[in-house]
Amino acid sequence: MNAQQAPQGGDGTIGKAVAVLDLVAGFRRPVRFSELRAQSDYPKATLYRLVQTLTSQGLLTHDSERQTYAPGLRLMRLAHAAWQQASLAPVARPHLDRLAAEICETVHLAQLDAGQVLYVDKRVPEQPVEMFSQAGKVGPAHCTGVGKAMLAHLDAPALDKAVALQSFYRFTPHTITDAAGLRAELAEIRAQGFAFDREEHEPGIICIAVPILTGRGRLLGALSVTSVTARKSLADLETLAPALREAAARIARDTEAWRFPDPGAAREGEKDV
Amino acid sequence: MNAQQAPQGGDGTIGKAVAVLDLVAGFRRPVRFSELRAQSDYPKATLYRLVQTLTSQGLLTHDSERQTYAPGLRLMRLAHAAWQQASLAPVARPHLDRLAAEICETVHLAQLDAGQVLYVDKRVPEQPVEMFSQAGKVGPAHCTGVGKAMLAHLDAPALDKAVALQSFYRFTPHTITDAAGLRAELAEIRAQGFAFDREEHEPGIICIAVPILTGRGRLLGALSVTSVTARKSLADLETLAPALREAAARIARDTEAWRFPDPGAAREGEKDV
DNA sequence: GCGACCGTCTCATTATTTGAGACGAGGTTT
DNA sequence: AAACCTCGTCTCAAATAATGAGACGGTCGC
Repeated sequence: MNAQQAPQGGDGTIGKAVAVLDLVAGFRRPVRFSELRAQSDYPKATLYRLVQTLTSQGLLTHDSERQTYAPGLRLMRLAHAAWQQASLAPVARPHLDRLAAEICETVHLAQLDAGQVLYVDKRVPEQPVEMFSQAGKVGPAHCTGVGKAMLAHLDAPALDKAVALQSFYRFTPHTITDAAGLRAELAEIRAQGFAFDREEHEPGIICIAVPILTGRGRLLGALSVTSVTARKSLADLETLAPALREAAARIARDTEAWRFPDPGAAREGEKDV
Repeated sequence: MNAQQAPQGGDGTIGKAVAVLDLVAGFRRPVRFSELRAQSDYPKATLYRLVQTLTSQGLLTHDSERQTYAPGLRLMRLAHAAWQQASLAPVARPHLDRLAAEICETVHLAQLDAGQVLYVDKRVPEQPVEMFSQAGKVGPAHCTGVGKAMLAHLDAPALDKAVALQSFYRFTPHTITDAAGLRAELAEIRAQGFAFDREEHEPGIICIAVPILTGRGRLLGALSVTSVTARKSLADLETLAPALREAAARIARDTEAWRFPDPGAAREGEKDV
């Protein structure tokens, strides 16, 4: 399959292009060409052409006055398709709504992407939502409830890969900072069926998370309820576990049903806007 | 039926890869390899390797049981960066909130991408939002308020390009279906400073839109208020024009201020989630 | 068991990417 | 002002990576 795992970068021209895309996205602001150059191993001309091609494809935008590059809007249309087709969010929406209304705390829906937590949807009580500002966001897996809940239900090879991708950055005094500790925690999570975040990512923030699994145990994503220590204890959160588990089960069921429509019902013209 | 948009490859390997990405996204559902093959001019092996590379990069996902491909989650993280950096949405958010609260109708924020309208944010009164389900969505420019408002403020070469990209599909009896008609309409829009959608996209749906322009007249995007004929008339909508214009001006001002921060501030660590 | 289809893979050919360096336009320093 | 940078852009021979006809083995339907 994949020929040889280059330390980074990846396969062929496309891999390089995506690496550049990531590089640009990694800066939180429009970047100059020279800044990219400083961060990249590619020679000047190569990087230049790469950036130019990406710009011409709309994956990057180039502010010609300011001479800066930023991720392009075309990514948003593609991401919209990804959100629709590859994420749990469309299917999970009603269940998230219900859950958020029932419990009155923040609810997250996440999936695993390259060893990281990718949030695909979110509900904040009484606060109108913020679209892309939350969906698409990524976070660490080793210190979040959804992250650990998902890692706990990977099979061995996938888990090894994912663990190797963790930064183990210490966000708070409670953060688990090594692979052994994480694996121990994951075993416990697997045993009890849910994961806590004990202020491991942010001080004062705790959460309980459950995995979303198919009937045959394949990992789809995770669901969490977040609160603050001032308002709730871990024991409080634990009482929510049944509700979470049920919502997760419903999401899994709907996903499986939705992903395998009877072959009769295919191609329908859908409306836009 | 599904996307036919044959951008005929474009430049180099990257162009082909993006074309495949678009092709996959164009189907509204996971697709088999053979389906892609039927829609693509690339020979079997070429398409195969392309798809495989994209999958290995996470831009596509491959459901190995079902043997289908779908856009990958990695697109969402990239799009999140695009949303943050290249779209007006983060800056416009408070203004959209205010506008939506003031007027009690649906508000759209859009930008132009490849001649199409790309919605980057939206407010629906009293309805919690839906994240990616709306942002990232694309629509036609020739028959929407935001589309026409933006086209009207392009310079000649950009306008020519954009007009050439229109499908001029007749959505309703009121849709403008040819370039000449559209250009006439655009002249009028330019003169009066706002655009109507007179049930041109969907029967019963009308809207008023204004462009968002920089101080020097460069087009940034557009802002619209949508309603239904049962509730409001075009004349009603026209009374909202001043409020819209002011919101647009504020968004433009904030955008210009935000895009040119004093050079003192470099890389700062930001919080996640 | 037969035939058709499908996804995967090979390998010589070819086209595309590569990258050191040239170049000119600003800006800054001396 | 002249000399000196730095930056973005572009060129061209060399080399690498993409190409695509066709082979291969599996699966499904009959």
